[in-house]
Amino acid sequence: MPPPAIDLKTHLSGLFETALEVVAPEATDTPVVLERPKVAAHGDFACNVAMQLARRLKRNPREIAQRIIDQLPTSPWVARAEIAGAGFINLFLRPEAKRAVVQRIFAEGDAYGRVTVGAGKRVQVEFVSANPTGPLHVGHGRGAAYGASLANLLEAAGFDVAREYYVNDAGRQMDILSVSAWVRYLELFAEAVPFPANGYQGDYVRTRAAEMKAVDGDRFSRPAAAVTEGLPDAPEGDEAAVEARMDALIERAKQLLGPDFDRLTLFVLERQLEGIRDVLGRFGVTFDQWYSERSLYDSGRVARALEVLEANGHLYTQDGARWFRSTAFGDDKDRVVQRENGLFTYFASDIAYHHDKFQRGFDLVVDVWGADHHGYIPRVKAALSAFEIDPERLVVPLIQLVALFQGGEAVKMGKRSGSYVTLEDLMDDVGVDATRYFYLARKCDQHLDFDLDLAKSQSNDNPVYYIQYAHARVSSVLEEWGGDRAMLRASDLAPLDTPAELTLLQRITDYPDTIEFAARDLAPHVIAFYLKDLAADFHSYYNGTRFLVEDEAVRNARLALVLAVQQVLRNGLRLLGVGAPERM
RNA sequence: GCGCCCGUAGCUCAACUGGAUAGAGCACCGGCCUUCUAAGCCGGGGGUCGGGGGUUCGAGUCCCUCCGGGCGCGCCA
Repeated sequence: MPPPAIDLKTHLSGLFETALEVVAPEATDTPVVLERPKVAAHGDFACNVAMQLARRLKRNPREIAQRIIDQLPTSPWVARAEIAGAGFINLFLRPEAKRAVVQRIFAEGDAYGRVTVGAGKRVQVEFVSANPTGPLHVGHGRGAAYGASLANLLEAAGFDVAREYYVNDAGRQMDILSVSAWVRYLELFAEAVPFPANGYQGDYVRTRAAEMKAVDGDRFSRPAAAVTEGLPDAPEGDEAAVEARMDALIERAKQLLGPDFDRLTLFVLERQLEGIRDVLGRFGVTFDQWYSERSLYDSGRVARALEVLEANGHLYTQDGARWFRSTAFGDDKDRVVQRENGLFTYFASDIAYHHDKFQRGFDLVVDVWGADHHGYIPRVKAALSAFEIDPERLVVPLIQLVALFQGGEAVKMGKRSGSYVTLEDLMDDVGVDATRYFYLARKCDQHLDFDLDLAKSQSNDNPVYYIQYAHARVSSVLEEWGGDRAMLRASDLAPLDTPAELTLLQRITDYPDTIEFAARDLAPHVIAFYLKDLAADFHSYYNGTRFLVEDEAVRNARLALVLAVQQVLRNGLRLLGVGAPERM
């Protein structure tokens, strides 16, 4: 029997489509969906197309099913087809058809599982995009793990993927960071300026100050009196006064430092981004581009985007501010793009940013955001609509909160108290593989309870080791065997016929479908669950069957199977950014 | 008050976008290491899919309603 030129499922769907042309020529657009039945008695694949057609054809589904079966072309892969239940058509494959996947995996290797749904389409995945004003925390880590794996997944689905980090390096938060670092810097010159109540408190700010001194000496130093003179008081607890004092301090810094304020800001920004890039790199997360918000202003893109909206009558002035009429495109209320004081809002640069994304030619843009930003989606989509860009081309998966648990208790975190756990702490404590797996073992829009004890445990309770162990076990067996792996590619697979073997064959056959489904749903967790199931099938097989037996034909067939299983495990783990160790 | 998300076994979560008997892990009980790694396997108990109504051949999944939890509703980012 020749190996299939196309994959099994495509072949089977084709059989149904041929039959439909005869049975229901007026309804050949009905999609043929093949499912894996939960019960073995229902065959290897089940098709519900007869039931789908019942309504349109106004006929009994079982009768339609029989007519389809009568018209199914004979196939070397199909043993028989039968009607079951309300009108399911159950297909039973010949054993050779089930075994063929092993050869396919050997032929495709690392590329096994790649599908073509995204072929010819460019997609951008923007993720993390944390403010450079502080270290990454465990919430950012989840976005990083999700975005990175999603990008891998989309690539496997055939998309041309660009990974991007949007750097919020403009605006007031950045100014506050600069001023915070500056005050710490002044302390190094014994210029005691009271640290602002809403400044960034972390130790990293002192580090930046020390770096500034090391590089630029006293260049930014000014007398404390000149800095504080005339600043408004900020009584503790009076938030408005605290903010007002900060604004005055920012103004004072710009005034005293002149052009050097920008130099200082860029210096601090550079170091902050370096730290973020470094942590993410160690976490296995990289980007094709770091896109600066600042550059949107410097290049005139913000002004240009707003001009386009203006020219099309989507902007108006009220109460001294400029508004975007987002309600014209389904938003709850109109939104300010330029404040009364002349400053642009964050939304203004975001309009320009998304305008620019689509001008760069992406067919699809994925923004990975924290769930607390969900109210922001309608206005961004409204902006796209105003640019006559189909808002459906922007998809925004929302990442829910992460709560750390240790000893059964929630680990308390508060940004104010500075007691929050950073991504760096987490990955140093738990390890990169376990951290990435735990982040991905849940749907992204589901709250995640991250059990630190479990993630750290090197035990059978820990799912990530469970999967890696399956991979390592295959290596161990092959090493024990000591033969030439390439030789296994030519093994005759006919001896594979036990239930455990057929289960494994079915599982690895489903891998490309799993990729396609997970990619369509933007759901890397599907891969995590799949790998756990595959590992379970393997461990069960391992425990019940000895591979290194005397009978060479049987031995080679079994080794070929587990070698194929190992390939699939490795391919899947790579998508998740989790290592596939040879031994543990 | 309005909008979005969520509610499935004691706990943490799946469920192929409407399919056949709702599945895993943890926890609990009982077995398996002189044989390729026991970070493993095998068996067992455990469910009103938050409640109620509707749509249809068929609903955990879609619609309505109520209950319960989270988040959002700035000329903040």
